[in-house]
Amino acid sequence: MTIAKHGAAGEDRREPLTRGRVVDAAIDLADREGIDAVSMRKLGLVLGVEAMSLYTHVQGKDDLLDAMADAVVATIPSEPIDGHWQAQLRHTILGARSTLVGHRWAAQVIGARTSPGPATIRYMDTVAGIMLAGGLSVDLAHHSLHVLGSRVLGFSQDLYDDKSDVDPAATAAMARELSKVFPSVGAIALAASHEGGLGGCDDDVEFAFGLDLIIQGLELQRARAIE
Amino acid sequence: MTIAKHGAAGEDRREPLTRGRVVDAAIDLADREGIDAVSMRKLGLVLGVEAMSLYTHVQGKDDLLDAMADAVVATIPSEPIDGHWQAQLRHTILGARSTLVGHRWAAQVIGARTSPGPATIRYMDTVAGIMLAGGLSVDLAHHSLHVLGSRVLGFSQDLYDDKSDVDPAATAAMARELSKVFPSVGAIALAASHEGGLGGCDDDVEFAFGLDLIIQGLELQRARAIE
DNA sequence: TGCTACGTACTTACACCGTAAGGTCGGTGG
DNA sequence: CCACCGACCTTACGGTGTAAGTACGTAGCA
Repeated sequence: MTIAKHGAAGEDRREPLTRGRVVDAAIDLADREGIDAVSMRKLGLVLGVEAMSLYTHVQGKDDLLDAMADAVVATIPSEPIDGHWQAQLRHTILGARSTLVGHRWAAQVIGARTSPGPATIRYMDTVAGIMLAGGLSVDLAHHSLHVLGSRVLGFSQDLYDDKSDVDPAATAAMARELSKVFPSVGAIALAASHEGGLGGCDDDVEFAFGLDLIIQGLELQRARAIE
Repeated sequence: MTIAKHGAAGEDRREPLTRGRVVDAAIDLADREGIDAVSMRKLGLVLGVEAMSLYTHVQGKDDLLDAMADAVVATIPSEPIDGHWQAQLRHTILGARSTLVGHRWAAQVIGARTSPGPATIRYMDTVAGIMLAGGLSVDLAHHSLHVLGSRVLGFSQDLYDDKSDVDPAATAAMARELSKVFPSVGAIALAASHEGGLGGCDDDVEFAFGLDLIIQGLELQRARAIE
C-alpha cells in the first residue's frame, strides 16, 4: 500500500535518512567502538545504507566530524544555578566535562576542528556571560575563556582563524554581528578586534596568563599548607 | 670498491637505516607537511626505501608515533635556572611549550598516546623535582603535575593506565623501581599507590582541583582590578 | 675455505579507507 | 504528461597499514 522504495516488498521501508540521523548514528558508533571505527562504510552499514548515500546529508568526513563535535557540545547542560559567579562557573564547567567524559572521543575531535560550531559558540557565550555578570572585566573574561577552554576541551581554540588576511574593520563588523545573537562572546570579540589589530588572540600571551594563574594558585596552596 | 648493496653501481650506496633516522625523518616530514602526510609509504619515499622496510626498525605506525612524540619531548630544554621555584617552574613550562609549538602536530600525537615514553617521564621528573624542592608537598606536587600536564600537552596523561587489574602491591613495587631513576616522579607515584588503592589517579578529582585553582585565581584578579 | 644464520631491504598481496563520477529510481510541481 | 529533483546505489580510483614471503650481503664458526 504505502510507497515502496526500490525493490523492497513494500512493507519494510525504512524511514528516510536525515543529517540528524546520520550524525546521531556516528556518535553512537564512536561511543561504542571508538572514533577510529567511524568510517563512511561502517556508518552506512549501521544505517542500512551504502556509504556514498551518506554524502547527500553530509559534505564529507570532515563535515561529519564537525557535526558530531557540535552535537555533543549541544548536549552540555546549561541550566543556570543560583549563587555567586564562581559557583555558577564551576557548575557549568563541570557539566561540560561530564558530558565530554561520556564521549571519550569528543575532546580529541573538537581539538582537531579548525573552527567552533554554533553550539560551541553558544556554550562559550554562556560561560562568558557568567563571568561578565560576575563582575569580571571584558579583558579578564577573555583570558579566562582561553584558560577554561583549554582546560575543558584539552586545547585552546580560537574563535577566529589565525589567518591575518582579513582587515580589522571586517573583523569588528563580524564581531558586531555576533553580538546580536551571543552578546557576551560578541562583546569579548569586539574588544579583541579593537586592540588585537587582527582580531586574533596572542596564543603565547594566553598561555602565559593561564600558567601564571596556576603557579600563583599553587603558591597559595603551598603557603596555606605550611601555616 | 666498497661493498655495494643490491644492484647499485657500488658508489651511491646509502648509509643503513636506523630507528633514529626513521623517527627523525618522520618528525621532519610532519613538521613540513603535517602529521597526516606521515604515511609509511611517503616516509619510505623520503628515506629512499620501500614502505615495508621501515618495519624492520619500527613495530608499526603506532610505535612510530610513540617514538616521534617522545623524541620531541626529549628536545625540551631542561637547563635549570636560578631563582625560586615559581620562576623555575615557569621557565621550564614555557620551554616545553615553545618546543611543542615548533612541532604543531606534537600535542595532538602525545595526547593520543596511551602511555608516556621515557623522555616524557623524565620531563615530568624535572617538573616534579622543581616543585618538591620548592617546598610543595608530595600531594600538592602530584595535583600540580596533572594540572600542568594538561596545560602543556593539552590533556591529562596518567602515568599508569586506568586499568585496575593490577594489585596495589605490584603498583607500589613498580613505583619503587621508578624511584631509582626518577626520584621525584617516583615519590609521587609511590604516595599515589598507597592512598589511591589502585595506583591510578582520580581524573575527576584532578580536574576539579585544577578548575578550582583557576577560579580562585580569577577571583583574585577580579578583586585586584576593582580595588 | 665453506656453510650456516641472521639482519636488512624488497616484492607482492589484502583489506580497508575517503570520495569522484555517474546511474536509477520514485515523488512532485509545472 | 513530463521534466525535474533529491535520495539512493554502483563502480572505480588512489590512498592507507601491514602480513607474508623472498633475495642478498655479512658475520660467526667449522
